[in-house]
Amino acid sequence: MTRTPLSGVACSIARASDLFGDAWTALIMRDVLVGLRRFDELAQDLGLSRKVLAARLARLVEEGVLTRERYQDSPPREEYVATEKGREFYPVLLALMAWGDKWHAGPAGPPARIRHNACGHLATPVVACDACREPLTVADTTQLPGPGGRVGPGTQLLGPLIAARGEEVSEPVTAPDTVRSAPS
Amino acid sequence: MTRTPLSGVACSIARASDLFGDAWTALIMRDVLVGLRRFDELAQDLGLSRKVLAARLARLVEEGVLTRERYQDSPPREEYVATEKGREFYPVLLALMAWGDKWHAGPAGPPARIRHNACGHLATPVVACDACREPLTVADTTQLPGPGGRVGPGTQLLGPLIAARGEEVSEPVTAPDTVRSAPS
DNA sequence: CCGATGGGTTCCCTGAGGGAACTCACCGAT
DNA sequence: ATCGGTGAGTTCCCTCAGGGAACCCATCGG
Repeated sequence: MTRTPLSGVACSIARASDLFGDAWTALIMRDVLVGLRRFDELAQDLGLSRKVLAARLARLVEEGVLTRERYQDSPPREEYVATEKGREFYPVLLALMAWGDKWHAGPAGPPARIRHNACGHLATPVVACDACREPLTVADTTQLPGPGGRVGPGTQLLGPLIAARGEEVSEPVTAPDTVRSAPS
Repeated sequence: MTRTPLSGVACSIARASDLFGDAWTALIMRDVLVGLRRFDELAQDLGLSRKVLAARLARLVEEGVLTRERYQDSPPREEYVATEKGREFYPVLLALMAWGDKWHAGPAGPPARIRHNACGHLATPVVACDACREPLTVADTTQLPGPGGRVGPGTQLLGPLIAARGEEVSEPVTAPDTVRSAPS
């Protein structure tokens, strides 16, 4: 199927989906972030074919999300470790888990819990506004065009709609300085 | 490939990935949540084959994430609307978008911005602890086994690791009452 | 020398994804 | 009454990515 490449598309969700929009990749990241790092451990825990695991790991390393590191020399052994880019994917997994817990938990309740060590509570992750820390919902947010907007054909994901909104609300709102510049 | 079914696995991330672990589904949800609801609009905006779009939409309806509603009778026309389950997926998309913005934004910056209407700020979504509202990171959280834990073979995703942790910290922490029961 | 790890690679087979054409029901204009 | 257009899919064919399982190679422990 040659999986239409989404990496070129001007939408961060699309770019992220290009990598993680595959059932295994998210699960691999979860495992690695939680402490499973060796090839065989991953293969067994996930139950996916070793071929696909090798391919996914290679891709993740290539994308700078994981690194392959030697942890012993005598019989050479490698392990996969998350980079900062990889570690920062953890919140996305938490958001996904929270959704799954809420909408797909069996009668017994969620299969796993997250403890927030800083405050000691069992946490239900919420996606919040960095400015006011209130939860963000569809109803309470507006999508605006950003600086890296649509470029070229096949790229106008949401183009029309966002452009229309952009005219309605061309004034950049009260505090544009709140916006963080991406450190990348 | 018969895509190993993950729905039976005792892990909410796996269950959610079973649905959204496909490059298109997340993008379809984004479009629907943001206002594109008609078949052709979606097909054109996303640039995916109509066949796959039809399949994905059917799946999403079946899963109760979208509903198919008639918005006009004369020539019968249908549109896809997000249910509450679907609307609650929005935060996951925001988390994904924030990650993409940070790690994959081109030199021009992020392609889109989110305004939080309640506080008026352009928001950078953060995944926070519902109790203290501080951001959650891998380093500052611990995964514990939950009530709906591993059941049956092929299900022990993270089984060993989490079980081991469970012994280290068998005491359920300070405030177990903070835990919300899944409304499902 | 034997067998067991760890970490992959190779082979074959199926079926999901892409592309594009076809269908059907209705409408509005000529 | 026919022509063309639109929304919403369906059908067909073809290729290639995923699953399964076997194979490979280096190194160690006994």
